[in-house]
Amino acid sequence: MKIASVIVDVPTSATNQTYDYLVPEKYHEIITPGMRVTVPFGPRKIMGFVVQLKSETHLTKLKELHEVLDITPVLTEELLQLGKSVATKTLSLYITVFQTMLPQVLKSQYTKDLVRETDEFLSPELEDLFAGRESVPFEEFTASSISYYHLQNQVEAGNITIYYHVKSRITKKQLTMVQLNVSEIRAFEALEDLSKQAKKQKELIQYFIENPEPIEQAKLIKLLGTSTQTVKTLVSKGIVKTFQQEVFRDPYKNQQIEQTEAFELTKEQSDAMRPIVASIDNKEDNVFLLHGVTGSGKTEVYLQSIQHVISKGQEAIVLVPEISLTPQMVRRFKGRFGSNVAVMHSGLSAGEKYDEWRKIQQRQVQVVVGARSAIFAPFSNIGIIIIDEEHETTYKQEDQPRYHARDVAIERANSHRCPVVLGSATPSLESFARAKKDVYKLLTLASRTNHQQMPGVEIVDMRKELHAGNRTMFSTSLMENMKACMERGEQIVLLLNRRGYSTFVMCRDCGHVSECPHCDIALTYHKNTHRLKCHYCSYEQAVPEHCPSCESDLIRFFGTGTQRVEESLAKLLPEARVIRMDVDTTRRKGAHEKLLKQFSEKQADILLGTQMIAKGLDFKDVTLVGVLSADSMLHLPDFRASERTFQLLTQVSGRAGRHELTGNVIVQTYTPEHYSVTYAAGHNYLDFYKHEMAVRKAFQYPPFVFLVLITVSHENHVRAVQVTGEIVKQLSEVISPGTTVLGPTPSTIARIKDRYRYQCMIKYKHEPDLIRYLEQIKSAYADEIRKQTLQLFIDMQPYYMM
DNA sequence: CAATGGCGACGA
DNA sequence: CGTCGCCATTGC
Repeated sequence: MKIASVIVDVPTSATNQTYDYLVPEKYHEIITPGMRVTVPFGPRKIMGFVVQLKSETHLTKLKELHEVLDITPVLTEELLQLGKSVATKTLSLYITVFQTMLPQVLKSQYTKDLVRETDEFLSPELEDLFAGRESVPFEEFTASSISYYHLQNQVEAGNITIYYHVKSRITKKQLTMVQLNVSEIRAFEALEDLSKQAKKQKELIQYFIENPEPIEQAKLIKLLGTSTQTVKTLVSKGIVKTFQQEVFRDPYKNQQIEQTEAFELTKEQSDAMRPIVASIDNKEDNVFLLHGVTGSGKTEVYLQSIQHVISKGQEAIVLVPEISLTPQMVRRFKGRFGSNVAVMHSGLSAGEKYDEWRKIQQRQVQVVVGARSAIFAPFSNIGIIIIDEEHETTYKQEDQPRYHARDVAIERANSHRCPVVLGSATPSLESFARAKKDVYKLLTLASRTNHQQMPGVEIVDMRKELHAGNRTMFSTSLMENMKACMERGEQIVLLLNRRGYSTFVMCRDCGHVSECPHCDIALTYHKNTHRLKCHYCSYEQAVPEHCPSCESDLIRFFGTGTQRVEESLAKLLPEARVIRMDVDTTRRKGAHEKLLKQFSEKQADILLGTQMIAKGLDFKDVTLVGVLSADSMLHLPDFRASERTFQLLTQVSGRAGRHELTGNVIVQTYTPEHYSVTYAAGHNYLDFYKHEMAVRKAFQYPPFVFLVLITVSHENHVRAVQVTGEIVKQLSEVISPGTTVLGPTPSTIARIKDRYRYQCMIKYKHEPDLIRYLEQIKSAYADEIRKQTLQLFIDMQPYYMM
């Protein structure tokens, strides 16, 4: 007896377990853990993942699984294990984790049909619905006004049955290929037999006599200047044949990428690389923190370490923050390893993602470069995992499963016995603290490869500007520098740190701010539609002409969006050509690359954007970087605000003068004395680290403690507080003395979509059974959660406290 | 998640 | 009683 344990595609805690099914005889030989199957589940048919095969079960009666969907498993044994562990550690469901490990197209779609089983007259309504057909898509029934009860009667009578289908959305790209269907001699004969007018057909046969190998139909037609009709005619005569061939979409095929050779490493670089290579060779799962200033050549260390891994026949995973943002990064990897690289990021279409994933699955590549989810690449012999810009918060997924790519990387490295390299110019405090404690091995690149000086950073106190009567968002110094820069024909990058700010609407008379009626948050103003929108629910309204509270018509738009900066630039510096990059201008696919390309080709003087322009951009003529409001995120209710400000400022100042020209950075701020601003200006990571660590210690924040954030949301305000209180109480009873449980506290946004939100924060150093306690809490409220009245979000090591 | 079966309500 | 909506339960 062969039995498959299956995790079914029903994302609820009640079904977060394996279900056993008998494997039909015909699948005995091929079925393997990690394959997708369809199984009967209650009255319907759904998809599931085989996690285990066994020969015994405690159950007396088993159903047979219906169908095996894959020929090769989509999840390796290691990934199945990993998925289990990620689900446990993040308090997520197994099925949710398995789904995030795979490209979206492998996710199933469910459809059902009504099938007629009798020729007898059903009922006027149903006859109408079938309209002479044998089967009808279920949606047509739903759309009709026929009652469910009525259908049920017919189903019970056996006149109609419901068929369930499970479809995966796979769309393999197919190409039509043409090939000779007869021997060469027969082809010559055919050439003779054809009438004189059939010139095109003759040419085609002639072509195949000279080139017997199959050719893409579209190419052939173009080559011979003929049409599909000619091919079709010859197919019908049996002389040639066509067939479909699967191709991989290559999102980078239109780009010419120059191949590069390994550079000679500096002494510092080879010193950093030596222990990495040793780890690879000795199969040690060390974690290295590569702390290298911007321009110190971290990437070359990555590339050569990967080269070493490849030469040993092993595979490499490289994570970058969000690579559609850094085409330069992709180019560097493709330039070195060519078609041996798969690229995975959110900018690709679903089909493209699937193709890249298959290149990995089928071992057509040894390297994957990708955003967060690429950490789940289905390699089986990983030799190195690299996480570039390791401090980036995008490595933590913000919805279920709330995993951190760094933790997953370390776990995978452990199974594959290979090193992890975390690279950054501004390591996260967590990582640097671990390096200091020798949990991670610290590698340092302190000097730039081109021996360029770090750019000079000027801090401008915007309060003084205001007192001096400058009411624009550009300080005198920034304005003068921009003008000078443009006169020299050099380029400027302007960064607007928009997080924490938004364009809201306020009445100048009474100070009334328009808020969302369903959420406790100000509405944001959208210029293109001239409407106010809520970023949390889909609510929107027109901009009021009069203040809703005092009837005044002095309504003003606050905040500094990129659009406003652009407008103001147009007034103050009309000769400047500006490229604006923000969510609005980069929504379209490929828009990023296009704008960046325009800027690098010097079609503009100024690149203006949000933090998305801070990363990895490398333009040789940029000599001035301006940060318009350095401290706008310092005031966020988030203990990492200083760290983020420091990281952003350091990164953006690294953008200036990376090549021959020396660079200049101007940072505008209302808090020039703040340590994250001054240390960033002095390119001084170590002192920032010391200062910030002292702050974290004083307030008991990571890396001195671990955090868990529990958010409770309920339609009823009182119940939300009550439940949060109960949770705090329950936890306080079981946790160890060193742990603190805080709450109930209203969430930063105390109401979203008419649901009240309260939170509880746990700070702990050592709490081995915490996951178990949290599971208990979840199950204690399972009933209420199922009814949707209560929602519980548990975030281990949260990055956003909202 | 989605099908179901039990239960109560409603109208003739 | 036939018909319908609601909701808790269940799935191998």
